[in-house]
Amino acid sequence: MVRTLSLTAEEANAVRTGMGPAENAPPGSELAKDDVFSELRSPRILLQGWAAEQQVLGDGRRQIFRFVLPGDVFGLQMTPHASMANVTAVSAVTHAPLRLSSPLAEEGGPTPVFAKIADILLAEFIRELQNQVVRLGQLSAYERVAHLMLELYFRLDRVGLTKGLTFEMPLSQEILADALGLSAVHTNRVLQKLRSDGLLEIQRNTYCLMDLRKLALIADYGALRRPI
Amino acid sequence: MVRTLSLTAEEANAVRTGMGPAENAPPGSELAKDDVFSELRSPRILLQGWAAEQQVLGDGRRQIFRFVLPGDVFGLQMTPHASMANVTAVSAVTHAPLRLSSPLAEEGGPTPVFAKIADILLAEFIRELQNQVVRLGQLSAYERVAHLMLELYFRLDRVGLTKGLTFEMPLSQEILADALGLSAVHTNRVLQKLRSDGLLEIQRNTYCLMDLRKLALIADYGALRRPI
DNA sequence: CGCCAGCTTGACGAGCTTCAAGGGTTGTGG
DNA sequence: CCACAACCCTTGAAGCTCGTCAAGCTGGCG
Repeated sequence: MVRTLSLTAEEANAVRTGMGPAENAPPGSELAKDDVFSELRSPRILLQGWAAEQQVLGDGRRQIFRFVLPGDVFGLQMTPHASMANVTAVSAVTHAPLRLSSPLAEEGGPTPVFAKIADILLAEFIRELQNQVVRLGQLSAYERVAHLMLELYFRLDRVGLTKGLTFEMPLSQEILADALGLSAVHTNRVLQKLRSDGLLEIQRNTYCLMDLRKLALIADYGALRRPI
Repeated sequence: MVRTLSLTAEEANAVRTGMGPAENAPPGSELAKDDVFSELRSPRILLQGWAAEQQVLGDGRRQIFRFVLPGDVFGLQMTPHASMANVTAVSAVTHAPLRLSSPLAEEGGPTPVFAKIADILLAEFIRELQNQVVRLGQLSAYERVAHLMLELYFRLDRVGLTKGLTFEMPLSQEILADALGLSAVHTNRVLQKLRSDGLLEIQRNTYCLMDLRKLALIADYGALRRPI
């Protein structure tokens, strides 16, 4: 039974040995694509910076499925024909290919330790997609922003990228809006409201969640919260 | 490389031999749950009727992630702690447990054929979740309904549950609304509009898509369409 | 210094929700 | 066989949330 998403020492080592050479990429560059003609690439791990899994519609509208944070794996679920989805850097990033099947067992499929890692990552990925569906389908703009802030906070906290209630978020409000299914203007107004309600402080790219309990209450985050 | 979601004869046979005894359940019954205290159950295959993967919020709001149609597997992605999500029958259903790892290789993990089936199902599942995110995040109510109708049509068509452009959909408008992130009243108005635009005909639970091309254009369905 | 991207604010309108009431259909009990 | 209840669909009216357009502002950078 998978109790937590953290890896054992053995698993962490497996990830380390499976990592290929790191690459840098500027904001806006496409890190992975997923359409009929692209070749199947190895999954990759994001080492620095933020990226976004997104889909662009025919008329230019963009929906971000999920933000990829440092330590996250992306491209794991890419399947031919899946959609016009892609993964794009939203800040300067460093990423590396990640072999999740053992080089020793090429034909025999993944070894148990790699299979378990892939399962853990996939479960996490699905959970985040489901959270996104609930946010977009049921929550008001105010609730939505609170909910996303909490998710980002806890995900960053798990990999040591918070300081107290504070974290760095290199996203413009326009990008935030594309993840939230809101206009940039309204996203801004909601952020103002959260600030005037004493729940959020923002300075440049530094966000501070002033009251996790109140935010979780607003966003009904309890039902979705992973174990801490 | 996975080119299509249809199974080979060998794979279809594997599914058949892995199926346990079928059970019936009335509308509204919970077929699978996914929370901290539930034991890990085997995935199941839906043989008849419709079900919905959903999550209920603290205040009673409900979001449906995805409809489970005959032939679909559910409970595959259920993970402890995942959320308060569950799978609920929306009509009378028949379902059966489905063993996706070979009984011959208990400790060795799944055999290749079972692993491939699980991969195919998982990829399909993720694609549908992503479609749902785009629908809820970017599409207007009118576009959203058109988009969902197309998805349901093509999924049903793949398992032989359409007659021409017509299919049976045992969903109340309220349930439809919970999948679309709309109120039941507005869902009704949008359906009226699609009818008066000559794109949809409804008689009881029988839906007929009068113009797939126009509907696909309205919903920007091309970018998401699976190969036919 | 001036430019550019991103943030902020106001005014207005469209899209959607809510409340409310009426009507059709199915199943149930007198 | 009819009356009634339960459920679902339908429609109107009113109001709120959010989007759009537009303008001004701010800070970083050449």
